[in-house]
Amino acid sequence: MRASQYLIATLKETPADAEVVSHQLMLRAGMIRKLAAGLYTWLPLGLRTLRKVERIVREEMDAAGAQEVLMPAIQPAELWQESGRWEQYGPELLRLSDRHNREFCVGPTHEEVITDLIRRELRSYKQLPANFYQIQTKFRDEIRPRFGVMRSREFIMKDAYSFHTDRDSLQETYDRMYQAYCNIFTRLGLDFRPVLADTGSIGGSSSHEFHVLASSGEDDIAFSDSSDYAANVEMAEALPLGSRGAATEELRLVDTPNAKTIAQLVEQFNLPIEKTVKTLVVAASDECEAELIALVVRGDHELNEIKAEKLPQVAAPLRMATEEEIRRVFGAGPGSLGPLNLPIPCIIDRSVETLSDFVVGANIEDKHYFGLNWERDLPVPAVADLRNVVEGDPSPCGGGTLSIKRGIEVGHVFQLGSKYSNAMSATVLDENGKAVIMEMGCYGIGVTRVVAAAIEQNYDDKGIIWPAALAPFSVALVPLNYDKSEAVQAKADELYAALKAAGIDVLMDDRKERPGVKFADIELIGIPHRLVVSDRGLGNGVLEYKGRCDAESRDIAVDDAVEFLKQQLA
RNA sequence: CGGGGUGUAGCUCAGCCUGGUAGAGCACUGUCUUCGGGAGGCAGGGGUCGUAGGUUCAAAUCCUGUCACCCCGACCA
Repeated sequence: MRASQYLIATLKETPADAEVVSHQLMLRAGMIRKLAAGLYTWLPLGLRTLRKVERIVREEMDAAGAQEVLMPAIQPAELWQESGRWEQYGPELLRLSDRHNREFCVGPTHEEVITDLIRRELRSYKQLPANFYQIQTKFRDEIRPRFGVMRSREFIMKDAYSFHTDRDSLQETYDRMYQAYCNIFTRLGLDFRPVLADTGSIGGSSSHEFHVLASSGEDDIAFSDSSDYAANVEMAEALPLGSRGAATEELRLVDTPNAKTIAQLVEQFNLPIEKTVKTLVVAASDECEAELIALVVRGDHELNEIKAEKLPQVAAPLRMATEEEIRRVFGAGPGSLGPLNLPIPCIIDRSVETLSDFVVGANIEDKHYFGLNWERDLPVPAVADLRNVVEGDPSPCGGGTLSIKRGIEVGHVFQLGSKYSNAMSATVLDENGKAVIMEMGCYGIGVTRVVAAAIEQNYDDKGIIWPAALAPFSVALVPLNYDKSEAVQAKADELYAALKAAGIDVLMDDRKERPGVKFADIELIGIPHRLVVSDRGLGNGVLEYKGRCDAESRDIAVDDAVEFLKQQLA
């Protein structure tokens, strides 16, 4: 490609509303432009990278035995009503009506459509297992789209759905997809980890998210320092910590008029925060006799809402009690609650069970109990794992301790089971001629997000540093004085033709710009290899080569250039 | 949805408090000089100041409504 005939829409200044590096650099490098909140146009340069991701995904999906299809972006409401998601899905589902007033939605995902297709097309267990995928535009009406293409409303996703007669077959395909995903992200040159994930409301036995590690990520991932264990913090089990110490303090009621939060309490009374507890009140389930139930975690810990929601005594979905509810039941406000003299049932976190001489709200306005001890002052209530793990916790894998890093979720593999096939009666006949509900798996990759994630992981102060597989162009051929020097022009044209003939993606910067401008643009865009053609070099029979990350350039004999680049790209 | 902020040239922003002829840098057009790290000079083009209304002799500036965008939170899995 000749830069003079190509839209190089680079920006010197960083647009004001771009927060994260990938967003800033994608705008500055001229990869994308915003149309409206969460909607982006891909410019030629950005699209080249996007297509490279798609191609790798396609190759690996095909290699793993999946078949490509393309489903409509617009889907009829009936299918969603059949699965029950028309009601379940909130405003994130963009709904619309056609001229006949029939209801549709813009697909945020395609379980319904594929299940409908498969139940019509597949009759026999002999046709299974089968795995279908597509690369297609989705729409989720995010409340707050942000970070450019990282969390946009419209985005491109590779979604695959597999069908099986039994769980073993599902597990087999799941494992194959897991491996395919590892292959894909490895080929893309990303530092990624598969992590155990929550299966959410859908249930199912197994789920892994694939995260690209980057400090700007929106998810916290817990890693063991002694094994491969990695899990979304939502999922990681918080093991009990040590054992309870002996009581040494008297129980006493203390006035704490200005301590409404743990932070204030700790500061005003100079307490160690791990000797305090937070008492949170949530709606109880039908299994509970009371309407509300108290959940107690250590002052320095956070309640894990997913773990809490899974407890039989707790109402799902989790709902925090309102201040009025709390005052009605306790006669005290949320800042003064505690497990002693509690009018409702109570569940404490494992780490709370091991406390001694600790501080709790007294359930009396502006008062706390100091020096509380289990057994002596009150019986130990129900104990459960209620909190998010924190840095330094013991790893649930049995050895080592956890560290926590930020990740960007770029892929998710999921065993759906029979949720959709059951709701939509997707069956095949088995060996006995009996209709059986198919088991399903689903496997997604955020294609557009991968592009942003790759940048989050690979950039410097000059711009993007593309992994080889993602670079929009592999080589930048930069002739200096192209318009003036016949020698430069002739040699550059010759090299350009030769590189193209060798199948190399080359961008020749034949623009009438000063060298500094060209160099800056090439670096911003992140092209991995740069070859400069100049009168000065040609006089010595050399070209000047510089890799994107090299500190210095080096001279290459003119005649060796094409071969040299082939080697660099191999 | 709650809280905060911003809308002035393609981009980054000043001007608004204290009303009085709409600005700068970058980008763009022409031209001259320069020519290996985002050049300099000269000459240009480009803005109903988001939008609607109000106050006023006079509104980018003050007031009210409205729309859009951004940030924080909640929501969502």
